[in-house]
Amino acid sequence: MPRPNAAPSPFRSREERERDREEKREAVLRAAVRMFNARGFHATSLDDVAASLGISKPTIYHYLGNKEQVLIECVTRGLQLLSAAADTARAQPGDGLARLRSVLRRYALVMMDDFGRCVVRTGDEFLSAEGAALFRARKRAIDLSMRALIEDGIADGSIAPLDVRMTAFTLAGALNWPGRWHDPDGPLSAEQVADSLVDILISGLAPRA
Amino acid sequence: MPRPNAAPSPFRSREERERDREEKREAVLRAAVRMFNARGFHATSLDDVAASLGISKPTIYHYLGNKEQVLIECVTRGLQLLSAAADTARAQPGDGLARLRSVLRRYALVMMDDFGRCVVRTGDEFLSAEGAALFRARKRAIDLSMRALIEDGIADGSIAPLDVRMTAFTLAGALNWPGRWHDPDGPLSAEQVADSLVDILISGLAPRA
DNA sequence: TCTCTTATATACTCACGGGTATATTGATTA
DNA sequence: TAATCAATATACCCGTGAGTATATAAGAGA
Repeated sequence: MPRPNAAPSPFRSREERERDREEKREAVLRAAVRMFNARGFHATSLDDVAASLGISKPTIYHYLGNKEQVLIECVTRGLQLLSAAADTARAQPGDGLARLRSVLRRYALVMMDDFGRCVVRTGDEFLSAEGAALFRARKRAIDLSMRALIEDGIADGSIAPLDVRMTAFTLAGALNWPGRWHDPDGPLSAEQVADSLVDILISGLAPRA
Repeated sequence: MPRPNAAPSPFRSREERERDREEKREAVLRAAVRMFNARGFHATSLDDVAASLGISKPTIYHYLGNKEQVLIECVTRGLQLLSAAADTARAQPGDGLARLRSVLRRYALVMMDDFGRCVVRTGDEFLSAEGAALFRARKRAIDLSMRALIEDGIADGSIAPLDVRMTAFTLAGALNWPGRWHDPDGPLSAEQVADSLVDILISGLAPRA
């Protein structure tokens, strides 16, 4: 029986229990991704992750299938954030360059988030064949989305007529890199880094006349 | 007794034996770095490396101390190549931008070589505390060298007055990235990639008037 | 020729960590 | 109230792979 305006109570309804479960699952992923990022996937045991949450390993297996699935969920979340960054800016106003700028900024910000970081730090080597294939496919989709944006810009003249594929690689490299070195507790805020990175990529090193 | 003009003989002199030994050590490193790059450090056992050379694991231990030392030697070789790239171009003619361009090009090429690749693919997580410290110190030296070059260019007006630190990070990211994706057997030659990358970084995405 | 060193192999030890079998407790439902 | 299910723990199994003890064969030097 649903309890529309129920007072807070120690007795949980079905939906509440499902929400609890989801919350715990989420907590496991957050703890895991943090440790994966800090120590590396192979150097992190599920016992470690469990201990950091004050629980035991079988509890993790109660919420997630196995260690690889934990990683895949983390990476997938990161990739979803990246896709979202690429797609939302697609329908925005402005010329191609303006739209690309906005996408790059968001992309860079995601890369300095726990789940985003995880994407760069996870090589295909860590995944099983199927996992790696999925991973590659999703990354490819993001790459294509980026290329389309660059092509738009070239078409409307707001971006120089560059090699699209190489441009996408260049951008990806520069924007992924903060995932490796940026320290959220350091002096540079993620926003500063993102803005600075994007400006440099768009203007280039050579002085403009 | 030295044999100055010795004919080829199955009996090896002391120096020849030392050279042999060095050659074998080198072969182990080459085989190891290839497998590390292909499958990842943790996923590669020394038994695998040994098997790929038709030898057995204790033979590797005869030439190198332990698995981490194998990795450190590989990374060190990569870092030496990168340092060399940065330093040789230092004394070249031309303005700051021209010298930087030449350094970036070499740097990118190293990153598409076995040992260079290994540098990007090896996170600090793989190394012991001491190993990681050494690793970071050497990377820092390269970064500083890069920054100095950028400062030279800004001083002589050949490079726009950018934030030096962020510029160095941007360049590093874009130039390291090929170490992750470039396939030496693919359609794009390392030279093409390097040239293209450097051009894009120097001119930027926005059209020049 | 006898010994010492170098290069190599076989066969082992041992810790770590992924994954599981099973017990327990408390709440849910019939 | 009995039966069931969800959530969690303890205690285990077992494969993998780093690293080693030990044997052997061949060449170098005395």
